[in-house]
Amino acid sequence: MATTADGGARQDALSIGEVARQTGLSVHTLRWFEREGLYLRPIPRAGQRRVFDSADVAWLLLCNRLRASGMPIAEIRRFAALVQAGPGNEAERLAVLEAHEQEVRKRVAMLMECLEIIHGKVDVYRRHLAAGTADRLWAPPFADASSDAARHSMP
Amino acid sequence: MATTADGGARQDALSIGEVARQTGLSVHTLRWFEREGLYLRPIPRAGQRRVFDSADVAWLLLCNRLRASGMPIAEIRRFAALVQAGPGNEAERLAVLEAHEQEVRKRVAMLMECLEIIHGKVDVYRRHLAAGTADRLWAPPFADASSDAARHSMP
DNA sequence: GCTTGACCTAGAGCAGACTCTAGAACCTAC
DNA sequence: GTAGGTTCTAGAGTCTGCTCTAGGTCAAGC
Repeated sequence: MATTADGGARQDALSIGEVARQTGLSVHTLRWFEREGLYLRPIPRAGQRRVFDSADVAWLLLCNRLRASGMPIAEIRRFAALVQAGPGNEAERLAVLEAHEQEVRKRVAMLMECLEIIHGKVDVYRRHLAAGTADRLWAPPFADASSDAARHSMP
Repeated sequence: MATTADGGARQDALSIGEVARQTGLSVHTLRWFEREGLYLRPIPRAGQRRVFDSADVAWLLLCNRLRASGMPIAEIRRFAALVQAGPGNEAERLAVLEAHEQEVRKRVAMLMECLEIIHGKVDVYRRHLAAGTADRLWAPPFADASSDAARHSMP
């Protein structure tokens, strides 16, 4: 990430627009992140303009993954606050990450269950369409009582 | 689903409270679903009270899976409208389900990618904690310029 | 006859995560 | 020196998906 061997973080000064391009986030969102306390450090200014560096970008890219995997903003803020608090709370940071990992694994498992059910439906529709019996999949809205056995073959 | 061999759907008359219990949805949500047009038929009334049946419950359980897997309410409404429109549009219904299935598969793939990254972080923290070098994972918030090489080992 | 509990409608309120607006400052290029 | 693009702050608005409130009806049990 750093272009120099050591201590050269401030060499890559990035404008908010540049960071937006590199992270896929809008400048609005980047400013909003600051208000929400999601950065790992107070973003410094040149005059009144924010000056980011590549470590900020790296963090934002990780944030994107955390958000995409469903971590609430409040949880990201908690993690960022731990980092800001400095060394000594690494076990807590780990706990946050582990908890999220477990969450995501649960979500994946749940989605797989859903997929099975959804794919089952897809399969039923495909077979009925192929067999030309698709019209028996669900009764029309105001089906009279004698025809509503069809209501029980489900969509 | 049906307790009788054919045409007996109306035998299981369920109150909104009963349906809430069977589906895990709140009565508020069940009424809101109606306003949103998510049912497969107009829910009939006895007086002014809704009378559900087991086919409604089966649909709601499927809805739960669709919602849990991220299908937007608008899409569920679209599907419900197709069913309400009666036989003849089964290919369209299939298309909706197939599109959703693909969406979910994509989401699962994305989550797996995220998982890898998150697990990588977890791993780093675990190893540093075990080695007693966790304090080098991230520089404190106001680290001076000479120490911010640490900023590049990422959280 | 009265209380209790389940139900009704219409509509307001809320949480989360952005997204945009207004009005102004600043920098760069021509 | 002025036009155009980027940035700034503070705050309002939006969208989704519920969730709750207010005020009322209705049936059953004591």
